[in-house]
Amino acid sequence: MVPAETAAATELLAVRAAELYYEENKTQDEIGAILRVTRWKVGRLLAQARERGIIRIEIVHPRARRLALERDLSARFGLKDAVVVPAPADDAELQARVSEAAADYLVSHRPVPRLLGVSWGRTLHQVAEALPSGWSTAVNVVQINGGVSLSKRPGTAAATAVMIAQKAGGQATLLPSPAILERLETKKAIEGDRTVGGVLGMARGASAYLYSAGVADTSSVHVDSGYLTPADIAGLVERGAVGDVIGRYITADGTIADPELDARTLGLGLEELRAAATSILVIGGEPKHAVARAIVTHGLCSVLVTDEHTARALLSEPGDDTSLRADTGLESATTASREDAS
Amino acid sequence: MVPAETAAATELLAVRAAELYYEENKTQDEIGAILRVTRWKVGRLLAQARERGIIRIEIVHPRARRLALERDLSARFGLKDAVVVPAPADDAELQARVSEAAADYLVSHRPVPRLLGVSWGRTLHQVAEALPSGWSTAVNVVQINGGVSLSKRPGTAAATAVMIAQKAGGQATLLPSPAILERLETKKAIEGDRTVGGVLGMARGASAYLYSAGVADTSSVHVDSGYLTPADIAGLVERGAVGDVIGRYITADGTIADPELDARTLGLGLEELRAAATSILVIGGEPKHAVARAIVTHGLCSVLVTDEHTARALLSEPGDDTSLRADTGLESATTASREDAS
DNA sequence: GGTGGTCGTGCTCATATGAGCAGAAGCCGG
DNA sequence: CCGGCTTCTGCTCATATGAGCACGACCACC
Repeated sequence: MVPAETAAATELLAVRAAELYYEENKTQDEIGAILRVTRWKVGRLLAQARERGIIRIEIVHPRARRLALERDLSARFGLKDAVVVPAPADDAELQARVSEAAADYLVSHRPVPRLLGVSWGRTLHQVAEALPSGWSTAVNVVQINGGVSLSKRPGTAAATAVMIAQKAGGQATLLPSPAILERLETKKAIEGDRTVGGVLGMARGASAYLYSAGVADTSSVHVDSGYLTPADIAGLVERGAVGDVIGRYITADGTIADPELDARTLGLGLEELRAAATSILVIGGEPKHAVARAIVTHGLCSVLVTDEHTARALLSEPGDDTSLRADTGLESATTASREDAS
Repeated sequence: MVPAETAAATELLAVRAAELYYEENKTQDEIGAILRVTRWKVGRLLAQARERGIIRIEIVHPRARRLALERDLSARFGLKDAVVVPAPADDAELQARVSEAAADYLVSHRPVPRLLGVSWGRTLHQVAEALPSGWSTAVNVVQINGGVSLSKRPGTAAATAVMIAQKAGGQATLLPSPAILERLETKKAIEGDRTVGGVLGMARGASAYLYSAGVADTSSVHVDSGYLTPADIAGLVERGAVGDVIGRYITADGTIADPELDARTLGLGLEELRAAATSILVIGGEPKHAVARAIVTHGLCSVLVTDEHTARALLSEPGDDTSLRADTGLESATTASREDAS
């Protein structure tokens, strides 16, 4: 035999084998006959072709998931579960797919939560809409952060919780309070109110939480709703805020950006969220990568539902911005994961 | 059972099964256990997913081929053989791949031709270069149409034939004549010359032909070489010429565009090419779709080596573009090439 | 309400495939 | 030229998979 460029020859053979196997669906035996090699060699050739990525198998379907990414995310961030959907180019479509996936997850999640704590926002509303009627039986729902009574489109927050409860044939308990109060005393007073206090107590006892997160910019629902001014947001950003989780603005290292503001924010606390057995974060889209990273790297969620771009962003090197802000010792205390430079 | 939206539910199940099978490579049994169906159902689900195109298997490799298209082409146009390569976005790259594929084909083609008739041009030169040294033993080569003595880069035509022969350890016989003569008498005289006549005779006896084709526009090698002026080309286009085959300009319906010019063109005739047992056309790229169609639909080649876009264009409805080209006249002729990524 | 047709199901069984192994074939430093 | 090394080859055998079949559910049309 000519000991010529065997490497290239083998590769070409592998390509031919792959074509015959996957496109012509011939049997490895037949391929062996055609390429004049034994069927075992054909098998090895195909294995090699798969390893070397010559053969690409892709599942093209809106409801497809990226299981490999899910596994990586779970491992890297110590999540109980992760759902990653393929990202369409269109952002609206992406949000819809992520929301759908969250609804699917909720439907099939076991054990079924007795009481589900929910936040509100555009994403959560989409999740609620994506849930099928009768998605569960007798799941009660409780709001975990202040509503959106000042909103131009009032009732969104309430509608979300109610819809989720209704579709499961359960009761919704709303939190009848603004999200952020102007004065600390007012907040304390409202918190002390029997009704509000009762709801908060109930929220603390929920067996699972479902929430999304907002970006720290002027497109936030908080600005839209009048709780914060663009100037407030600017101030928060200056303090390193990357976004809000159930109304509380956090920095990249997972801490409260502005404690004074946070004290006036009514609802479940970050620590309560962190301590929860099941806290499902639904988040997708490029602008939210930073918040998503902050939440996920600091153990604020136990289940993540997102798109593949976000997933990849989370898994890739945290990069410069994190190191800028997180050179305190705090990071190691709150981080459940370590970054390995692979 | 809830007789709910079973179609959608089945599809989703198929997607999940596909993920587990192809991405996680679990066994159908295991998948059955996970999805709570029998393993037979999993098999059926996967079959369905493949049918419905949910699973896309692709072979990504420069040397990959599109066997399905090859089969379709052979069937549709009664070819003895077809080679279709995937088309890269870059046109230069595409030409290279098609040429390589042609070289591969030549190497493995059986029976090995005793005498190979070749034309010349950019494509053929690339094929020659892509042939490995010692690609065969004792294959002699003969030029089948007039050379390019007037060329700015002289010797290309000769170099191509010589290189092919040399790499097979054979002899090259060149056709020492211009491609197109200015006067019919001159052509007849040269044709009558012992040497030239002998070579032509030899060319007629070749056991296989290898050639490409040019587009009827000013970028043609004929203009480059000075055999034709841009005005000549414009005239040809007006007569419906779509391109040239071994120097002879043909229309979309496979006939000689300008008999007077053709009479002055020296080399193998179209009928001789059509009658040949093996005539290998190497052609690729969007601008050449029209010529390719003309050649292939009128039996001028028995083997086609091309790219997948050209293949698809040939297989799709003949219709509009041909007629469009015919009446746009010069405009389409002078447009060197428009790359489109369809 | 019967009755034939179509569909989906779970099976048996033949076949295709991958794991694992023993021997052959290069490959190299003595 | 030789032993030790890795790499490749062709095999045996267990397992995974698809074809084909019989049965039951469902449906439409009498």
